[in-house]
Amino acid sequence: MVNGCDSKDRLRLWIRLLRSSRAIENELRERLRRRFDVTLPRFDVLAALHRAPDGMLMSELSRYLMVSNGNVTGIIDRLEADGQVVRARRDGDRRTSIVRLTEKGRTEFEAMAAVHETWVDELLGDLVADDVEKLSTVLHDFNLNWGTRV
Amino acid sequence: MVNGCDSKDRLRLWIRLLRSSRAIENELRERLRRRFDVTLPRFDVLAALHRAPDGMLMSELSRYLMVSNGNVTGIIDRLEADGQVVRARRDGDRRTSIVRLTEKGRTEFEAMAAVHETWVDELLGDLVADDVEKLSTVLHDFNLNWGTRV
DNA sequence: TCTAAATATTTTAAACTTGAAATATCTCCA
DNA sequence: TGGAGATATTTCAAGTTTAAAATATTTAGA
Repeated sequence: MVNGCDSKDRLRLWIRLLRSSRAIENELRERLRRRFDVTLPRFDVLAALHRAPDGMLMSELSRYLMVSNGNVTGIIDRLEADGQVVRARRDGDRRTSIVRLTEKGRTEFEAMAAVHETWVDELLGDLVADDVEKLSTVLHDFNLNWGTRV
Repeated sequence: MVNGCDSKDRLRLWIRLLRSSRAIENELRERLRRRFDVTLPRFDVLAALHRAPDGMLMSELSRYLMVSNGNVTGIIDRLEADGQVVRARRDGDRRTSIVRLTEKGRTEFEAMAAVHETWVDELLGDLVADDVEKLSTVLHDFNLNWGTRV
């Protein structure tokens, strides 16, 4: 036992974290499908690309979203077929391509993102401000330290 | 804006919660595969059944794990083929069957669970005890209230 | 009793996901 | 310069996942 709490306490926290996360994720998945006919993985990829106006490499997407390379390939294939993203060749390295949102992809994502934000606000609505701040800070630190741990 | 924090703060919290959860889940998935050659979904099902010595209905597993019915069917099919669980008919309702761990399933799960707990302890190890307690409490309340919200 | 609605599970098709192998390209050093 | 190793991506097989439809059974009401 380290730190005044034991492994049972940490296991309990992990289970609760996972359950919160799954509950929210499932609800958002269903609402995205019903309202916008979009899957959660596609929404996640569009969100990542929206933060990067200059585009991202496939491997950057994979690392950022914490999913495998092969997974990203499949999702980008489908998004490209639907005209929401493009793969752009770049000179200098013929192994890679930069993936960017198209205008259509950007417009459609922004409409979804606005509603998505209100959903998250609603679903987390009964957390008091102090708890939001506290959790946010602790989890942010946790995420920053992650790389040094595994 | 409600509560002294706005929708951006809640969105940021949700993203951080999701990233923590994915990081931990991916690491545990990889360790379970390498060390025990078991997938995370199978481990999750075994864990649920271990908590329920009298067995669970398929629909109870589905609700508890927050995954679809059809998903549970597939995982139980494979676990049953490997002799770790059994479906027992019950008289009184021929639609349902009770799923239970076999002795083999129980023994194998307990070995994995012991190591799994040490991994979680390690991965959450740099959270201080006060934060573990605080997060655990807030997330527990959140989960309890979930049903009233969606 | 009969049967419509409810409940429990399985099946299905399509999408997602992983881990490993394959392919293509680049880098760097002997 | 040649080629070994590193890097980036795709392909592949197997498993997971969802949502919807299908099947089977039970429950409850006319």
